[in-house]
Amino acid sequence: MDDKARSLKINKNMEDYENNVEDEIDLRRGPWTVEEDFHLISYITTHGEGRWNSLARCAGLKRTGKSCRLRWLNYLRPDVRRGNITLEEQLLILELHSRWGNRWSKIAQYLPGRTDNEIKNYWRTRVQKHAKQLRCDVNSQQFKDTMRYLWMPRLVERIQAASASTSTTTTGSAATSSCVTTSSDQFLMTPYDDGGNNNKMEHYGLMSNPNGYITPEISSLAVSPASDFTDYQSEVGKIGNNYNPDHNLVGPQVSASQNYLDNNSGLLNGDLTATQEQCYVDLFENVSGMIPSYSDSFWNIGSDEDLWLLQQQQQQQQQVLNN
DNA sequence: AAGCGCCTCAACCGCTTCGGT
DNA sequence: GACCGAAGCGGTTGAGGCGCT
Repeated sequence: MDDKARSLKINKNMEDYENNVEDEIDLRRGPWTVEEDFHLISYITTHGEGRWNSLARCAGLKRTGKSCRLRWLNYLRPDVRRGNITLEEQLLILELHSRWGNRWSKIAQYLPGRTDNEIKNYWRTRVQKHAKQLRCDVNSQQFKDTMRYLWMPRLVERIQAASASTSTTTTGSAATSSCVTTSSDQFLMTPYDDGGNNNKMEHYGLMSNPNGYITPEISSLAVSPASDFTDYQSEVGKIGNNYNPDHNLVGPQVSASQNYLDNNSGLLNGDLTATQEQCYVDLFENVSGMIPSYSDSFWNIGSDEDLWLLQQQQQQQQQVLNN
């Protein structure tokens, strides 16, 4: 038996032992009662969190330390935000997931008040559902590109629309259009102090072209390594060429994207710099303050119309491949 | 109204990582 | 450096809610 197998066996024995102990002292499992919540909250309020196993014992809770920790972090903590994931949060989740994959706790760090569990659940229930509907794997390049070049721009569009709607409503003028131009876009024009000339949205990964369309210029950021740029171009060709102008989406300007990649190669690998992290925080705070939070299906890009469009595009691509 | 299927999310499980000794 | 317990993390499960027939 090698060391690893021996270690696993020891761990297994430990688990069996712990389970037996748990059975002996009649540990509770399943949903928490109001009384248990009250005990946990009052104990933590007095003594603070940490040392969860002893905390569980001292608080008189017939729960494992793990269970107490989870209950506190995911539900009872005062700063936990309840309610639907907002548009801007959805956008952040998409972007950060494209960067880090299933690093839920890391993603959660950039969404104040949201737990890794909540984000994980959100991803599994909403995103994977739509990947399934599109009949593609959630980890496939096709799905990632669909997110990058269609859904994320779409989300930004809707965030801007919500923003424009809010601002025009407050000034008393009509707010009816869902097509947002950048000239009046407060969000896009917000200066971003990163020592460079980027504004927040540009840094974040989305740009507008002179026609007012949202282009996914930089939404490729930090996703495809620079060495995959050839693939990137071909994927862009496939997807971008299928964009329906009626939906205010255009294909990426490859040369500009190349410039972006050249200028931001540091973004393509590894973790965020402090400045980039601050950018996310700023972005979140900025849009959170400006845009009314409202719930919607999926990313709010998941309308039947959008889904139909995506499916049509898939069919066209499949036909091209078949021919 | 009842039955059914789907969806959501709180909670659990198992493994890995961290930190103290 | 090895060991061990605690904490953290990501995957999975299942109860309950909801909508549809």
